[in-house]
Amino acid sequence: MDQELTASVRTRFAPSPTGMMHVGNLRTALYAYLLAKSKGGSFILRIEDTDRTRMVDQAVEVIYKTLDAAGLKHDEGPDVGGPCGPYVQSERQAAGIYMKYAKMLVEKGAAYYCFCDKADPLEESHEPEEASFSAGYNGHCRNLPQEEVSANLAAGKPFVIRQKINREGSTTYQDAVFGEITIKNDVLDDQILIKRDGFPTYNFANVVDDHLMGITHVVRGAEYLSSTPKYNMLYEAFGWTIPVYVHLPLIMGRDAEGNVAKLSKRHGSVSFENLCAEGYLPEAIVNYIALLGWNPKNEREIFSLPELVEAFNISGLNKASAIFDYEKLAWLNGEYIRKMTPAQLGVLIAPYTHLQGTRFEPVMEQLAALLQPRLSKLSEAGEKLAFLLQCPDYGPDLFFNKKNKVNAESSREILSIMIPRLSELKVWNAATINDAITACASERSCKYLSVMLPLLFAVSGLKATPGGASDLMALLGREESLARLETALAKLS
RNA sequence: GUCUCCAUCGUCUAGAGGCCUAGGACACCAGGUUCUCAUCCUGGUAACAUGGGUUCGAAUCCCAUUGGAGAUGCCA
Repeated sequence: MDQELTASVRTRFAPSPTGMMHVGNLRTALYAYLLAKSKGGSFILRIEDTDRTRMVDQAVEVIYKTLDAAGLKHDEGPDVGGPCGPYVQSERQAAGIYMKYAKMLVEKGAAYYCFCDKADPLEESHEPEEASFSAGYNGHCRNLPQEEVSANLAAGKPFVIRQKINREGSTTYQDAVFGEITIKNDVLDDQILIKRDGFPTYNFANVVDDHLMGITHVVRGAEYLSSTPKYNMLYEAFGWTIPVYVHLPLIMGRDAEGNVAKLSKRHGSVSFENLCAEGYLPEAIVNYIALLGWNPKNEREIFSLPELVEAFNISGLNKASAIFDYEKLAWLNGEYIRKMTPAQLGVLIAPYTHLQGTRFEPVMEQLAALLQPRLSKLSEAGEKLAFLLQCPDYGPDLFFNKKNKVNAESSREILSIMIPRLSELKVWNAATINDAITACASERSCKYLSVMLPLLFAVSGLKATPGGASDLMALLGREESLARLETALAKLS
């Protein structure tokens, strides 16, 4: 029971290659990783491709890429090898591993061959063969005479292998997060271990592989809480040690109507790749999901992966499910963006700016510096910088700011004064431009903003911009800036 | 339907009987700094689902109710 005494912790992440990586799955991987690493143990990757109908091309690559981007380096797995291979269940199936153990179970009387057809009316029947069958399969083949089984097998009749559940009493187990869980055995059904196609089900492959791979802590979603007794019966039938269970609270999403449900597509981007494509940084995503269901027992919120490893503890795991909050993710992402250097940010925003190949590409770092405090995700860089290439269309009403007494009339006046002055500047940079603005304001005994705002509006065509008038004019250059000021003056006259 | 689990601000959470007139963060609101906007700084609004117990004392323990989620697949 005392995990501290466990010689070497081994956890695994066992995804199915069915497409993109859901953040819920990624969080499971993260916690499995953190648990192992915080104890100096091993983190194993196992591919669970036993459902051939759900296989998606390239999905295994997606898994590798995602784990890599998230920084969750596995110690053993299909691509890096290890002592417990193969790490792909279809390969293990081909090696006959699951069938071997299933037959062992049949011999022990803990499983049986079932010849019922998928659509067999007997299976559909609500009249169970045994009175105690309250759920699932009706038990038709549960006690088939040995001769009949042999005859069917000899005749090559298709079969599945089912677990023979002892329906008496109840099963109690200890979960590291949820504590003691007790389930009445009569609600457990004779689940299928080996499918008609010879592949194992998750329920069986998991137990066999977790044991064979020496997994000490099974980290998985809370949806397995009620089926865990079935796994324990398997472990017991084999005489294997039951691992420590670490069931995780589910991650929920809120849809447009405000209903809470398991996080899914309709709640927005929920795959790691989509989130990244939208401009959330992998480090921020990892940091955010780490806090969804776990807390460090203090008020700290920003953690790098190594810091998470350092701080992680099972006791910080929560029981209640959590709702994925894009706003908080965005805030955290902004924090990460602000921590970078402008040069680093420049590289990251470049693809989003539509400025590559333009005269602005060489000043990407400057642009990044301006954007840095204004970005919550990289994808926002595009819209925020669009005005550089083309000044948005606007009307005279853009020139209005009550507090600083800016209106169309005052703006026309300011522009007509400032255009000649600016065009006479010997040196065109933010400092000289700013000096010109300051000088004008002091001459007129008016506020700096009364002069600056009309210029800002004229040069950007926007009410809110990622920089002040002098910054933007410096970026746009003398020619373009003056042209925009002239255009504005014309519109106001 | 049956079974299991869960339940503190709108959201993520702290809280393991007195430290709680319940703390932090996001969001929101107000003020300040600022070359607009943003960043940054200050402050504010906002929660123990309900009802019973147990106890000198309960957000914390027990029971019930209600609400939510999950399971009930030859999916994982």
